[in-house]
Amino acid sequence: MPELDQPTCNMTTLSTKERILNSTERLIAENGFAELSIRKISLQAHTNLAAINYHFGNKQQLINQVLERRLNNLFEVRKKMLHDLNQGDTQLKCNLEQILHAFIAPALYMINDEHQGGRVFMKVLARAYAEQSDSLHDLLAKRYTPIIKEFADAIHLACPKLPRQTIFWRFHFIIGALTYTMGDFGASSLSKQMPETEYFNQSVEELIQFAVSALTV
Amino acid sequence: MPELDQPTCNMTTLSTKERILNSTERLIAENGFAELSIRKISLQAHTNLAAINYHFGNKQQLINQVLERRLNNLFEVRKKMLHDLNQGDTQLKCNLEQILHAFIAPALYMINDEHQGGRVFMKVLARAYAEQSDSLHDLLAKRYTPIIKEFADAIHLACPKLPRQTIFWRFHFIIGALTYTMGDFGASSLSKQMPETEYFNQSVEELIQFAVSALTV
DNA sequence: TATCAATTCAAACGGTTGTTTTAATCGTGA
DNA sequence: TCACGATTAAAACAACCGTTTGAATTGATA
Repeated sequence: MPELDQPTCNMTTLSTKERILNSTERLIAENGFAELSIRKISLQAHTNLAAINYHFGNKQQLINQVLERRLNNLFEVRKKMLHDLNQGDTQLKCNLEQILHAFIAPALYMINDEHQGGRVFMKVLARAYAEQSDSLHDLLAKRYTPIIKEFADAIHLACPKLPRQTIFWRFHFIIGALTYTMGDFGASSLSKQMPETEYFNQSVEELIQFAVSALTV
Repeated sequence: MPELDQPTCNMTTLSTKERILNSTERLIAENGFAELSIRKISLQAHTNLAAINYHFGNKQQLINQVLERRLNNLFEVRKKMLHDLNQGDTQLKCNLEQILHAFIAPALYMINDEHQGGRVFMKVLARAYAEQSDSLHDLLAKRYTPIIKEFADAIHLACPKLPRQTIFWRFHFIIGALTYTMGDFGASSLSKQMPETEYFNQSVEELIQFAVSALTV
């Protein structure tokens, strides 16, 4: 990843609390949870060690807030896009592609939203899945369960022939593909043949088409 | 995950080196890289701190060997299964499902192979993807690149209509789904409705069918 | 049995970790 | 201007980190 300009540490306009959250987010994305320390955070946020404990209690609660801050927004966007589909008609009319778009696009477009740090966060999210410290895992599971059910219901309406269990399996696999893509792992050669924004736009399209194919037996 | 019986620390039959490798593997799987320390490793392996540096040089080289040990085997099984498909006929005859089976099944069957610690390792592998310490990431990328190309070639022969780039994209997504499944994240409700072995056997079948559907446009 | 390399061990090294304490500073309302 | 709560800062805390050292122990060979 190229050197990012650093809105993270905009000391004049951002509060200490925001700078700490941004710096934590960035450090997790760049170096992973294993190398994260509150000393590095306070250094990058241009603040003091104790400020972290003052504002967040402890390290774990800080990490949780890093996730909660953007996760709430992401999930609400997904829900809104799904509900907007059902609004025009009573139900059943919206097709599979639209449903999957409502789930996949918000996550990957967030990656494009560099100004708001979306891309950085998506890497954090991808890492948080694998980390599975009980605290993180529980947080993610709790937040994901209801929205998965909601989308699985919508898919069931769009594809009534598919057994419900098959829908859950395949939706689970699609989330895996999405998570893996968000982390930008294994992108290898593809990502180097075109500009990054174009690459991400294409990945949205490819992933949605992939998911549609996977659910169209 | 239920309390595992601990072949990890079979002090009578296993060498110190093997006990260290097994304990490291298990600790990464259970608690992640962030909480891994050589003190915990030596404690679980019933050996001394210095033994780790004596046998492996340093912590990072130990981690690398934990991955290399089983990765080599996994990749060779995949290659052999793929080559066996092409052996009977000249080429082109083997179908998509067989190819994907050759890629997916060895990984997920490894999960079932509890006696050899396969399931533990698969969690390690899933975490290693997200960790992206340069050292781990390079190791995985270097090992994965050739086998991905090999399978993409086979898929191209089986599905000549699919653009080569589409194959790479979708194969990438399938690896994501596989990785995600290996870590057993988000399995949530499904995994609790049936015995574990049955659950894993079903996941192999579901994942292969999912991948076939995804590549059959 | 004596020897010597391979292995294991206890102890210590310097450095970093998350957290807490205490004092200084800031900004706002009286 | 004063006072007071909110915030920031410096310093110290105990605990843990990866690594190194040098001596003790082992086990096979001569």
